[in-house]
Amino acid sequence: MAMDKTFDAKTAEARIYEMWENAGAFKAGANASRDETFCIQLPPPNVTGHLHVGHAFNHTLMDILTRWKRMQGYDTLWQPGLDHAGIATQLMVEKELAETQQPKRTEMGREKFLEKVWEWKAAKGGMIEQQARRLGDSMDWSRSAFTMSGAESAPATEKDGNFHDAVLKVFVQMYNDGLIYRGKRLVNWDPHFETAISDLEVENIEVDGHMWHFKYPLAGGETYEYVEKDEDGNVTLRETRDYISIATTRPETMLGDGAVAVHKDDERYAPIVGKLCEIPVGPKEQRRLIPIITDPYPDMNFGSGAVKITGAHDFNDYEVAKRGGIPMYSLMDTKGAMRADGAPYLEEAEVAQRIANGEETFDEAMIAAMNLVPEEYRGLDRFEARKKVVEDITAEGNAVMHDVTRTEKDEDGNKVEVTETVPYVENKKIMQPFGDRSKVVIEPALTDQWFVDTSKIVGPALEAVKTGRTKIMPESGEKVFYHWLENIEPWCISRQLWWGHQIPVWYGLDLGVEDEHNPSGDLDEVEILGLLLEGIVHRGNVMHCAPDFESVKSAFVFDNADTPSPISHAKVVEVADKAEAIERFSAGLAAYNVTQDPTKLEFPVWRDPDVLDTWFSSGLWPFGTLGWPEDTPELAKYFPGDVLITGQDILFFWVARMMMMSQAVLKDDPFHTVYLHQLVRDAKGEKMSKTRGNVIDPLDMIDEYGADALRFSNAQMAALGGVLKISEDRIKGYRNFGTKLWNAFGLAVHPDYQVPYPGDATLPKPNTTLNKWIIGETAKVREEVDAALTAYRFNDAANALYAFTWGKVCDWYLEFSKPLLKGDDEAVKLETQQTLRWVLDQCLILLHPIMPFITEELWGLADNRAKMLVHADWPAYTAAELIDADADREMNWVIDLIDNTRSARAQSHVPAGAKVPLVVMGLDDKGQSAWDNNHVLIQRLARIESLTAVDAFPKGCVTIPMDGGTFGLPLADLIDVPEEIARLEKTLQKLAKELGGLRGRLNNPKFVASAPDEVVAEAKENLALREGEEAQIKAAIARLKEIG
RNA sequence: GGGUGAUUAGCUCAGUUGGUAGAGCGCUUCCUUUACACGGAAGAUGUCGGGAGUUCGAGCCUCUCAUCACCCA
Repeated sequence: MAMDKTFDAKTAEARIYEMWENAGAFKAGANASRDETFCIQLPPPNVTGHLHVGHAFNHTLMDILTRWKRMQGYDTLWQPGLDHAGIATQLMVEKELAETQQPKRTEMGREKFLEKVWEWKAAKGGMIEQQARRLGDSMDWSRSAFTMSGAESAPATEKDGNFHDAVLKVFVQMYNDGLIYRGKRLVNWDPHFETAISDLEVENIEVDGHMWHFKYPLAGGETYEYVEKDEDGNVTLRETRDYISIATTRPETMLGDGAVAVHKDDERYAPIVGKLCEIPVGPKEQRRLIPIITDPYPDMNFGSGAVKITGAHDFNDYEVAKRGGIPMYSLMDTKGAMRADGAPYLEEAEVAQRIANGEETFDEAMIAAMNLVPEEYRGLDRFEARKKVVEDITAEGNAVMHDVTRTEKDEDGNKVEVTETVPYVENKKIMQPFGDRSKVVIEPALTDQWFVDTSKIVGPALEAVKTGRTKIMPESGEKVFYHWLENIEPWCISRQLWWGHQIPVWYGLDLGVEDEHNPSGDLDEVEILGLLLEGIVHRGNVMHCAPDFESVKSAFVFDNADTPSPISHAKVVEVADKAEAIERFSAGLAAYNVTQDPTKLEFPVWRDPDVLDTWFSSGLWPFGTLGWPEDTPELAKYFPGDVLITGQDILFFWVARMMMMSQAVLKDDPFHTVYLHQLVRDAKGEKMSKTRGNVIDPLDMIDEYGADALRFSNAQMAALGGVLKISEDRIKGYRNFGTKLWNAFGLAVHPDYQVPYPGDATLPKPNTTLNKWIIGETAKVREEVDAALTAYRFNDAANALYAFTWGKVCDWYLEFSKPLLKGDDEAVKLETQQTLRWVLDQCLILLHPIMPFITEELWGLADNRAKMLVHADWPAYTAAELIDADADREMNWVIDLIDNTRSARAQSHVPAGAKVPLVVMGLDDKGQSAWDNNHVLIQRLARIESLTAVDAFPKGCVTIPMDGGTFGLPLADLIDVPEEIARLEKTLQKLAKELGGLRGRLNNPKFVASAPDEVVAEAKENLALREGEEAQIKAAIARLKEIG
């Protein structure tokens, strides 16, 4: 077998991956030799997604665990799949439609648009699955799941799957259990995508903003004494005011104010609480007056202490408005422009005034329909409206003014001070919410949405972590988890999108014909006309939830059984929306009216147009991927899974939701361990971003250095809870490590050594110290790796293997074995060949989970293998079995002697290539035997010509202190005496420091009394060794000084 | 404002019940020695952010200050 100079990752990786995949090496249960299962659910990437460094990182960890367990014979499944990613995908397709001059989404309609999305998915979706293969991911691709599989809109060409069934089933179940409800609430509204988004999809960013100060005049020109006091109660300002001063960062929302709130303890405003003030904007003839109320929310020390309350446009105000029964007027449309619908402002304002005066009652629906935007602002974008509101108020003199003095140069160039009275506008940093995808300012909006009553299902998830059933790593994640779940908000699950699982709820017209008003149960002509005239439009809807239209029909039929005949017999039909329903219903009634034929009557129902939040479906991932709600063997076998590995940023987005949903649906935890990692950053620790230009593409790294190098780097930086900084230098370093391993095999196949490689190596029983020693070292590292991986300490596993492979096997074992392999002792030669082969095989096996490609390639170099490396048996030998303590001690002594000799040589400027004689003084039996056993190796690696035992060192001898004897290099006149003295004294200084510490401790009676025995014993032993060394060096210095 | 984490060699980071500091990269010197220059050999570098405390002993535990990062208001 001949080898190339280096591993050619570029061509080999694709070839090897294909080999694995074709052999079905990653299929669920492949290589299983025991019943225990090991299952990891891949956090499903967006169908639009590409492999970035974060994926590359956590995929590496998942793959390491999966490959490791598979080699151990577990029944293993790494479940892949894709998330349909509502907003991201819809956006992507809309963008493409625009670029290719196709009709817009709204122009082509829902059905056609969904076709386009599926087409896009088939053509361009799921790129990441190909990219993941390049990383070496050992997922069972045949099981790849999709969170929209089985949807009504899915074309026949799509792969089978029933995720949609799972989603609808869970929705219906939770709806029936009262865990899901519909309601009008303030939600984060994205004016770009025109949909509600979750608060987790909002980024709060500090931006430069303004705080305007306006006067809200008191109704009827009333006045009051406005008094300000300092901390000691001294009056600092007293004036008569006919207004209340309001500070706001969002003047355009003034139009929707329902009240002004002050703190109940705020003495400044006590005289005017309960009175009305005027919103100083809009047509003069109908200025709205709103009450001044008290509420705990206003901060007396912030701004003027008075807060305008716009319940429909601010989360804090919303709470105040709810508490105070203040109407919440919506001002904007779905695009964030000022509303242009509804009645003229004057009419609306009049109604609003009657409400404010307490002359008229109101309900939610009525308030929602009202548009309090004056005509001159209607249709304006919210930011334009803001500008205009500020201008208008300022022009009318209702802005709070202050004096600003600045220095200017007059015509002659002299500096003069100019004082102006200008509106008081503070420039300040404000936190503004932005959509994490759209990047536009999020508008709190009062809309009808569906919610999961999370507080009702959070219990078991919390308990899972509290009782330790589910462990979050690192532990700090648990605190964060508790904090969030204990303060959980209702989860808004509806999205105003088309791409997603459409909510399985149908609405029908509320006929509401009550029995007492119609005791006969018959609907006569007058009543039919009444239904029409009364305007079904203004009546509410009835709704039912079921997985599909057929199942929901019966619910409506049942409802209508109470209605008078012949309506009770009306056929339930599905229509697009309420408008069409009214039309169809009216038409049916009219036809019945003419023909008296009850079959003409139809009861039209329409489906909720909204879709479910993507995270609702991904919350079902742990069991939806396994075939639930079908009762599949995979579900029985692989649920619950074992460990979830994901970025800590989606602990709430996803992890908590999977835990809640699994418990809500299957009454079980989805996994026992959650491994959270931080964001992967660049080498400087900065977030990667396109604008910064510091994005590292993992595929570039794979192209350049190979997947194994990237994977090793990922494993190496995976310290629990650590900051992840990806560095190209490091990746390069691990590429070099791969080459080192490659070349280790190069030695075995080298013509000088010709280690035969017939097939799988078996554990040899050698006689030589060297071979015994390396077998023990191998057992040690196997234990280290298993312990590290068991504890999810990937960095420890990687580092242990690096140190073993390079630092032990390559640096020492291979070098030592060379003379034996070329020697004349056939028995030694044979056992060394066997041991070498075995050790190299162990390197491949143990490294395979981290570096699968190069190890599989090297594995294939042997003539005859039982299995591919991907399915090779993971070893179970222990250090206790395989370590030979004598061999261990002896080899460490040998290595020490070589190290010390080399060091002495280098520092004495002995030419690197020169072979020199070695002398020794007072060598004890152990030392002698160690020398005798290993002198060939020592002489070769330390470039020693011969060893001579002497009673006294010759003149000019470099000293090498060792446990069991003092060695020396007789360099005669070559030696620079002062330099050698300096070298020894330096060593002595270091030694003195150590000795000081050791003696200090041992002389302290408290230490000896209170420290554990083994620590004391170790210190004593150490002290003895160091003292011996010190004596040797002191003697050496004395000798040199005599010469000098 | 609340929470979490960080601060260790020039750089990037490890350091698992407290026992006296490590790795990779980089740097300096030497070596084209028969697996490997993507290499080998040797070497230098740290009052472990500051201060205080507990302890025989603190990078590790407690308190405090400083700086930074992230998350949530």
